[in-house]
Amino acid sequence: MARQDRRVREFERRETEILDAALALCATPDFASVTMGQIAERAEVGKGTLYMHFASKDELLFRLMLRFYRGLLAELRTPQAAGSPLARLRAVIAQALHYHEVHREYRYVVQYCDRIEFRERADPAWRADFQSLDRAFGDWGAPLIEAAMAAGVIPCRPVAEVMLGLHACFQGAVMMIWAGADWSPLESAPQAVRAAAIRFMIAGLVGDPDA
Amino acid sequence: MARQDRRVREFERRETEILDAALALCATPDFASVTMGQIAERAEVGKGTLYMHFASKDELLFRLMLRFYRGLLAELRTPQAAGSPLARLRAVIAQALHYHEVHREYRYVVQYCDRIEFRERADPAWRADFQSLDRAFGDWGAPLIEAAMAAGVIPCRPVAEVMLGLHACFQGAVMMIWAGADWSPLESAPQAVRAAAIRFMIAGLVGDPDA
DNA sequence: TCACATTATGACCGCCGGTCACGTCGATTC
DNA sequence: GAATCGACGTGACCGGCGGTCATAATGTGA
Repeated sequence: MARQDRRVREFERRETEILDAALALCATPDFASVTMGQIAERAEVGKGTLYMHFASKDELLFRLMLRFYRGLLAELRTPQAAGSPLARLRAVIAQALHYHEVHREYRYVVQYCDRIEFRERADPAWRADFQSLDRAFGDWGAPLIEAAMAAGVIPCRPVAEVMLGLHACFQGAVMMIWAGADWSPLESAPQAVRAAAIRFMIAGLVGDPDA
Repeated sequence: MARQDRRVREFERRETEILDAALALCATPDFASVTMGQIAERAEVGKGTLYMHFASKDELLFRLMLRFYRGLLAELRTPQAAGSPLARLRAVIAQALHYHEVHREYRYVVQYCDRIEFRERADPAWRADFQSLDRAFGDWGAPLIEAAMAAGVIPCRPVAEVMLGLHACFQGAVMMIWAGADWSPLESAPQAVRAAAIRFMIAGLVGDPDA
């Protein structure tokens, strides 16, 4: 039924509107004090309606986080210009960091959902989402590392070990970029942080871990 | 007055008891649902008493975080066995990561207080505390890097850049260690994560960032 | 036109962080 | 040692939050 489809579409469109409203509100520093009532008001729906779409406030925020990471994954998966393995790695890291800079409005929400305790008390379905996301990033990045190793540009060692180091460094860099210059250990613009982080990651790739 | 001093000491002792009680409660996964009432009950004081010592729940948690980082700083400042600059760096990094493993019970609180938004809405006095802490770590770590550079073990570049990379990598590694094996991208024990992170950081130090 | 199913709604509930008027008790003063 | 004082301890209380549910509204199929 076309009529039925329209209802479904409208339902989904409303969901997007709710997410957009929530994101807009959660982009401010007093993110912690954003209430479901405010989100409902901004999305121009009743508060109860929120709970038709999301079982809880946490689920709403979780969905926002998913939207962010899926967007990143989609962007990373668009075909890249070929080049040397190292150049490709550098480009990819830069692109991913840039994505975080551009979509800065997600920072509070994403950091909120990345908290250990959030993951630990998340229900099984979400944890599966988390894991499949992690896996997707892993499956996508590992070949790049392997290619660089095969080409002899970086020393041979377990890929998992390299990925872990890169991942840690990346996460830390994102925290700094999002934190803003006002408290960061170095008072640096995001671009400077990005550049330094990339250089450190490249060094970490090509350097000798047994030095 | 000795009598006066005793009152002061008892007041401080009570404060420690409150912090201990809060830490014990906040070490569980449902950290988010720990209430001031529960903390008061566990510390065997009235709820109002908490507010004699701490202006808000956030301040209480903030003080816990300070206790954690001051402990780390104190441990790092104890004299180290001398050695090659690189060996010293490696030892120091290992020690700091180890501290995070050992004091795992602080993980929820520390991560909570390290959130961007927490810092942004923190009152000026706390921000000063944050910054002096950052500065202390910086002032303490920079000479180690400079020594390694002077010795020619690692390529010359701005110290700030190296510190930033190390810091990012360190933060990320801590997140992984604290997150536990159940969701971590690699299902690794903390020791494995620590080892991999250290190797990556050493590689990042000695590697050529312009490769 | 009418029964029915689905979605939308906001008054309402339990609970939490934070407040405040009051009680307690040791110190100080004479 | 009685009176006074003031700093500290306390828990009943408040406003506001996340979440629920009985009811209204809306569109669907016969």
